[in-house]
Amino acid sequence: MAARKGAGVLELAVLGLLHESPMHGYELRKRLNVLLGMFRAFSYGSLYPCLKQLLADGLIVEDRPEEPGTPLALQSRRSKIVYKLTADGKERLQRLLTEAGPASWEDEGFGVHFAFFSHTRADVRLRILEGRRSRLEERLESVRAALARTRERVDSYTLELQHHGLESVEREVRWLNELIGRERAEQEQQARRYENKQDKPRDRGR
Amino acid sequence: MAARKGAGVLELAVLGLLHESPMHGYELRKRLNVLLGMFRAFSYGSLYPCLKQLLADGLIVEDRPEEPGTPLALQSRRSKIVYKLTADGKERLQRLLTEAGPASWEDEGFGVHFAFFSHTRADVRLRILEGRRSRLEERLESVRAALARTRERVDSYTLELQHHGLESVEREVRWLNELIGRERAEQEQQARRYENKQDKPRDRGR
DNA sequence: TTCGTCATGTAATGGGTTACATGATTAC
DNA sequence: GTAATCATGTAACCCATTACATGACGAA
Repeated sequence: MAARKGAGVLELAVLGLLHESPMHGYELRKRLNVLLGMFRAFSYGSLYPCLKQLLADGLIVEDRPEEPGTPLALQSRRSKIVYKLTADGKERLQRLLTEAGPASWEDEGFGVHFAFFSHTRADVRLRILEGRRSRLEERLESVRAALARTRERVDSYTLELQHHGLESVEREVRWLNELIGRERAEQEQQARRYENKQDKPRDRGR
Repeated sequence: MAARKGAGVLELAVLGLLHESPMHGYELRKRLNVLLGMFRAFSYGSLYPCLKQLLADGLIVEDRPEEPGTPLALQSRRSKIVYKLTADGKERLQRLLTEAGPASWEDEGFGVHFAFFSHTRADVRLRILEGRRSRLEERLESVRAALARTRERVDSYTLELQHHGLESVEREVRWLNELIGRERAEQEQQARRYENKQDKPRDRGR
């Protein structure tokens, strides 16, 4: 119980990766930094405390590969600790993937949420993509407006920076548009398939 | 004195903006979020403490526009507080702009440093641009390598994300290449002009 | 006179990094 | 046997955010 505000993106990322396969911390970090390499990088200083917390919450369990017959003397030698999701952990992951709040379309969270889209419900995927898009469009609009108001006296470097920034964001919006288009098409196809399964195909075509 | 690790990017941004013209906090934040709107946004919760600190350090002074003739009774009514740089502040700004350390090419710092390039020495500009570029190229290489190793079994969304990430970074690298080219050309032109001022143009053309 | 924006601030919190410390395993 | 990498962890700190609280000022 106890609401637990959650450890932000890291928690989702860790649960998501562990859902695919059990892993130890070091490998987890590597995979994390490949998965999100272009956007962010986590350090051990945040990863291990996060694992500790997840463990305490019973969302993961550790599997220390100590051979049962090992003599006591060697029992304590530190070794790889493989973590895997518990049932609670899976549940938690599912909830995190379904609650598509603002956090899932802000810069920090979007990438992580996107990375696990294949485990996310289609309608939630769409919500996240659209949320992200409108977030970016807000930003574009506000910057464009401010830019128009203060067109006077701006040195060329500032202009260059803003220009590049605008283009980057516009590019991401186009990318999102494409993804949203694909998602919608897929959803419609799904709907048609469903419709066909029912007999009496009344009211075809919208 | 007292080394003062500095308040990160915000300090530079505030000093830089105040160097262009005195301003009060509210306006400062607005300008900040136009200047860097595409990359980040600061809140009052960080801005005002920063101003307070800069004030304490004597890098800025506040100018409360209280008319000299105002009756004492009205003296304390809160009003706009305009800040402006002191001589120490200008010195500090200059130092921040000249010390082109790693912070100036990491994601958080690059935009801010770039925004004030027109007040930055040409050689420092080049160092920052090149530092940024090699930082991004490192990232590209490490992600590409990891991608090649784990090409097997990756779901299409992860792939899509990484693809988009790679393209974005590649695009920024191209942008940097262009900027670096321009900077170099300008520097050479400058050098030629200098050379021409000297008589005896010995050793022309490298 | 009330609503929206301008304007200034503080306290609690947060999510993360850096730097450090240690030990195991592998390749040479 | 030693250097590099794998592997786990902690403590101190940092920069900024959120949420809150206050108040001035102009327009409807």
